[in-house]
Parts: sequence; structure tokens; C-alpha cells
Amino acid sequence: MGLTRERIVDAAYTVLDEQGLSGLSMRRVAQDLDVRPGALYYHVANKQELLAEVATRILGDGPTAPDARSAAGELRDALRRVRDGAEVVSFVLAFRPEGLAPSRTFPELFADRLGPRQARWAARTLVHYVLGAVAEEQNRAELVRTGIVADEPGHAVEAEEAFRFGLDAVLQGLESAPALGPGGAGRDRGAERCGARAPGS
Amino acid sequence: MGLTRERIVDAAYTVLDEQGLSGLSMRRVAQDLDVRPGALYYHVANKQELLAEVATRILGDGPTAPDARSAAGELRDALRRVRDGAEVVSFVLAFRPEGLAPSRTFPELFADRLGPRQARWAARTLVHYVLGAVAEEQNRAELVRTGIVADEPGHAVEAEEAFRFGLDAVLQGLESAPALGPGGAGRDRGAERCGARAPGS
DNA sequence: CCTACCGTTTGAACGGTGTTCAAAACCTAT
DNA sequence: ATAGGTTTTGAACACCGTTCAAACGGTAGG
Repeated sequence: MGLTRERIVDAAYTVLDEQGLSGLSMRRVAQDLDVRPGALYYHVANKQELLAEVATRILGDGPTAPDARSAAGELRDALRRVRDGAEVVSFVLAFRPEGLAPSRTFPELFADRLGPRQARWAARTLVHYVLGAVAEEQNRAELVRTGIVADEPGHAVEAEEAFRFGLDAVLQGLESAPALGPGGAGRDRGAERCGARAPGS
Repeated sequence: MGLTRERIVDAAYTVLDEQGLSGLSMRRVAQDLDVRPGALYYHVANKQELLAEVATRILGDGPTAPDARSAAGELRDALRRVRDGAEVVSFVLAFRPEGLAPSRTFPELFADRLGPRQARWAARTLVHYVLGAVAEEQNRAELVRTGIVADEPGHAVEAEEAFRFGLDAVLQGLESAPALGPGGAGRDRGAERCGARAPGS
């Protein structure tokens, strides 16, 4: 019945999943709600705010896993659950940094081994990787949907392998690279601390 | 005098640098060339194609350095040279994969140590990191320009440090993680090969 | 019951976007 | 001078996000 901010976010999420980010317009959301576009602006300041709400819905409460690998997996799953999920989250992360779940929870995953600054950097590196990888995957899916590019079979498993490969590399690097020192001045060193891993895992 | 595809790309590049990606419209480009918008479409199929041309101009001939670290640095410099450079390249990379310089040249940087598939994966991981890092930096600059966020002094050096930190991690990981094996099944191993570095550097 | 009020929605517009296309203009070579 | 091909224009189409006075709807007070 009554229009609600939550109902609007619901509709936006549905439109996103059905039409993709390029098809997600205020007018389309309003149409899905049987309402004129102007009505949305009583409950939502602008499209950016609506997108931010959609992004937080995509991300949920953030990863519950205690280790970085599982957290990255959870993030990837969350992004893949909805069409163009990675692009939406990237977009929101761009103009609302520190406002989304990963920016808050991911640094904690490194807090036991790194200082707060480096933990933040490590988190951003990992989040950037996951976002980039999923965005690439979903962009490809979008091209396939449009028919611009053919759907090669076996591409899904290749994407899976590629993600694992890059994730392994990033995680491995995040375990050893910080040994380069607080300033990060030592350019070619760091291998000597290579055997030292986090207590957990 | 005569309108040329190259002159259009020039104008687009200039508009991009002066107005940012959000200010880069076909109408604005046409206006800068003292021409009506329709004229552009005789030389350029659509905006996407024009953006692709701008992206290749941003990237130049691709990195000339033989090692991954320098190549990543060159890529970063190229992206930072123009406003919103990372976002433009990311956008073009999304709907035209394999069409841009880094997709072709970066895998070669890993060809001596990895097979072709893994070299491609490693290249994508590295490119994703650089794109993500520069995009974040430039997005922040855009927010500062708009006045949405304050320009904290010392943020530039922090960005520099953060980039180095993540780059070190990714490169370090790309050197050791492949040792996990072709399938990438070994989850917690790889440290034993840690001392092995690339011949160069 | 009527009225005043307030939260909500409409209708219509504003200024912008990418893109198309017949017609006009221009240039060149015959 | 004329024909022909190449460019450019002008005008439109179908969208977009956003604003805002006016209308609507329900609810509390007199």
C-alpha cells in the first residue's frame, strides 16, 4: 500500500536483478511500484542514495568468517547473487568510501598481524581484487546476454580457477609482503620472512 | 578544418581532463569542436567506441618495462596522467576485453615463469589491482573537487604508501602462489617455494 | 459534521543525455 | 557548369534524474 523507503529499495533490487544496472532507472523503479517517479523523491534523496541502499542490501551484514580467505569467498558470493552486483558496490564504494560493510569489517581480518593502517591497506587490496574479478565475470555475462560475445562453454570453471589463482596470490602476498617493514621502503626484501604465517590456519 | 576521428578523440581527451568522465558528453565534445553533435557520428560509431579510443590513448603503447613492478608503475602513471583515467580504462576494459594494451602485454611479463593461462590470470590480477587502486585515488580526488569531502593534507603520500603496500603484496603473491600447483588445490602450502624469485630484479 | 492540518502523491515541466536521418552544404573531378 | 560523393546540419526521438506547485487522503479538533 503505502510507499516506503524499504519497498523502493526492494523494487530497485528486483529491477537490478532483472534488467541489470543499465536498466535500473528511477522511472523503471517507479513503474514497478505503480507510482509516478516524483513520489520516490519523498522517501529517497536521489539515485545515489538509493544505489547505496541497494549496495548495503547486496552486501548484507558483511562476512562472518574469521579468516580472510573465507571472507573473500563470502564477499564474492554476495556480489554474484545479483546481476551487476560488483559494479553497483564498486560504484557506491567510489562516492561513499568507509560507508559499506567491507570497509569496516575486512581490516579486522588483518588486525592481529598488521597495524591499523596496513590492515586497512591489506583489506582494500583484497576487496579491490574481489570486486575487480567479479565485475569482470559479470561484465562478460552481460556481453553474452547482449549477444556481443559468444558463450564459450567451460568459461565458468575457468573463471572459478582464475579467481582462486588470483585470490591465492593476493592472500599469500598479504601474508608475507608486510614484512617489508612499516615504511615499505625495502624494495626487494621480504622473502626472508616468508615462512612466518599467521597463527590461525 | 575537416573533422577527423583523431581530432574528435583529441577533443574528447581534453574534455575528459578538464571536466572529468561525468562531464564528457558527445554534445560537449561537439561544442569544443564547433560542430553539431550529429557530425561526430559520421566518424565514430557511438560513444563507447570513442571512449575506447580515448582509453587506448591513455594507455599509449603499453608498458615498456620488462618486469612486472615497473610495468605496474608505468600503468599507474599512465592512468594518473588524465582525470578519471582509471575509470575510463576500467569501463572500456569491461565491454572490450582483450582489446586494450595491458591485456596483451602484461601476460608476457609472467610468461617465463608461468604457463599461458596462469600468466593471463596473473596479469589480470595485477591489472585489477592497479586499476582499483588508481580508481579509488581518483574518485577521492573527484569528491574533493566537488567539496563533498575535505582534502586532508598528507593523503597523497598515504595513497602512495598504500599503493606500494598492495603492489608489493600482489607481486610477492604472484611470485609464490603459482607454486601451489596448476590446479591451485593446495590451500595452505606454497611457502616452501618462497625464496625462489624471478631471475630479473 | 465540518474543517484544518499534515504527510504523501501527482502532473508537468526543466535541462540534460545518446542517437538517428533526411536534407542541405561542401568539395572535387569531369 | 555540372554531376557525384563526402560531410555536416537541423530537427527530432526516446530516454534520463530531478524539482515543485498543486491536488489528494486521512486524521484529529472543534
